[in-house]
Amino acid sequence: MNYWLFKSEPDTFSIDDLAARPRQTEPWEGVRNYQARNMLRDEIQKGDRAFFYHSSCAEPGIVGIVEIVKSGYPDISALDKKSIYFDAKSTSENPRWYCVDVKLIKKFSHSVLLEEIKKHSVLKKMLIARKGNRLSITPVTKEEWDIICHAS
DNA sequence: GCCAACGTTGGC
DNA sequence: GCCAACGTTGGC
Repeated sequence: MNYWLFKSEPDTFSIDDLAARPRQTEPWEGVRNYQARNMLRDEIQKGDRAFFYHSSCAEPGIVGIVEIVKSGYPDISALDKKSIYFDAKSTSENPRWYCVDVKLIKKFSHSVLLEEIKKHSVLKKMLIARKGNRLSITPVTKEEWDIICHAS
């Protein structure tokens, strides 16, 4: 089993939005970056777990845990002309973008803020702590995972 | 709202 | 295939 970190802007889709969904499950749509796409399509497996990270907000940080309940499949929002994620270059025969389904496992009672991550001797090496990092999906090591779960 | 960092595009 | 220009991300 592997560990990941999924970024989302809470104004677009927050952990509370996920909690309000039926079965607390939702497709993780709208990833439009090739590096992240490759991870969604090829690496992220059913049963893997991921941190839910809130970005571009007052207190950026890790707010909870999700489980991957369906591995990579074509992101149909790319085919929907009315979607903000529409991409004219993606077709059903040749899908360009992928998503996975995530299910809420736990919302932390205490978020682990980016501020704390940057101060921690081990966690500060995480990609999320690196200036200019824009990748919306990043791998997390078991060590990092355990430290963050313990701190939450 | 600013701006640094980065990915993507397109001319050559 | 290079690289400048441009658009977007995301912390502050």
